[in-house]
Amino acid sequence: MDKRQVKTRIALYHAFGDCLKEKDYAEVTIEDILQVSGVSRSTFYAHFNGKDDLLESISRNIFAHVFSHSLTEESTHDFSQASVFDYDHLFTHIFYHLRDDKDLIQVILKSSCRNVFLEELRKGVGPLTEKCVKEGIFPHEGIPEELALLQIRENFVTAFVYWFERGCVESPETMTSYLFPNRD
Amino acid sequence: MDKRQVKTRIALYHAFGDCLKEKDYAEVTIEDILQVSGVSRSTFYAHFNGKDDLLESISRNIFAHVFSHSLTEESTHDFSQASVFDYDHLFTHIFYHLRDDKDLIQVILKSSCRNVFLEELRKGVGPLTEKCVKEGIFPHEGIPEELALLQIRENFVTAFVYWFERGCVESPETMTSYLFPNRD
DNA sequence: CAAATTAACGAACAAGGTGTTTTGTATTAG
DNA sequence: CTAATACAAAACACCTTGTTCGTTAATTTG
Repeated sequence: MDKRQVKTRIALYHAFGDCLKEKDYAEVTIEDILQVSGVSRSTFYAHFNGKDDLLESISRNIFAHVFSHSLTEESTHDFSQASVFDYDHLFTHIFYHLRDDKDLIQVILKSSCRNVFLEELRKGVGPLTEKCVKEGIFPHEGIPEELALLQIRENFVTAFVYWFERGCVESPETMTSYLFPNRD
Repeated sequence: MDKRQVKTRIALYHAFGDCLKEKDYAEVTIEDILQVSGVSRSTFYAHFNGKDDLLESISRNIFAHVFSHSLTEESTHDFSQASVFDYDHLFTHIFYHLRDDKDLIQVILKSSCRNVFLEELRKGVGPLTEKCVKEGIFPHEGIPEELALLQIRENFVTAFVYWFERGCVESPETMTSYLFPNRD
């Protein structure tokens, strides 16, 4: 990829975060982002279709590395005998990586674009939690599997929000233990 | 309240739903709502501060009746000996009432304003699920109560979304059973 | 290294939505 | 009945958006 493109994208990503520290997402205009980033209007629209598109790109960028890495671990590892401990390590690993973007994640969670961001998180973690449910890591007697899938995924999202809104005081290991409260 | 005000609000509420059937929330303009409702621009701004304000008003309106009613039941009932069965009846009652607004809820859940709407649901059901947790209806060993509060509430929201996105095929009684899967 | 490709800039532009104001009319509440 | 109040209609300035085009600068390719 062209170095200039990378530079432009990074400038826009940073400017987006900086603007979000000043005012809510709904109040931030593309004008603001252009001024802070120093990118011209025409260049912006050469990269993104608008403010929402930029937001989605940033969100995807945050989660892409974390969960793509977790998927490669899955494929190299033999999960035919998967136990709760394998997923334990995996989720702990994920929490560690997420914490690297602590500052950006925190300002996003405070803003009104929070839910668009969380939707990307669901897309990222969805396949993983689904795998857990299918392998019986999470017991769910009495409710349809389809509903269980949604609830387990949402439990992760809720734990994620809980963690960052309180400054990530718990360790990644502790956060993982919250996901498997019934473990021996 | 002045009859004219009630008429105006109802017209705007209906127009909002109708517009949402045509296109996504983000694409719906105040212009559209005015045209469909027949309400004038100046009157609209006499009632609401903008599109988002109208949305929040509609959302609150949907949940206000349901949960205010559930609160009065709580206050008249002696819950010092609360059992899971009391809440069973209460939640079933809530599901019945929610189903009355099935059509509107379904179009809202399909649109991008879905999360603003769900936020109002959380405000409505929050006190109730909190009460359940405090009274030990939902066991939550191994995780902080603060996190358990969020997760139990989110379990309800997830069940709610699950139900409406699939056309409310389950009975309210069945949906309630999904909230208390570990009951005898 | 040189040429060709590609990206960024900056200015200008039309289009469309927003929120406000004013004046006249009609309905409602007391 | 009368006063208060809600509504309609139209006009308005303002701002943001998204697009276009000619020029300049950087990078990639051979």
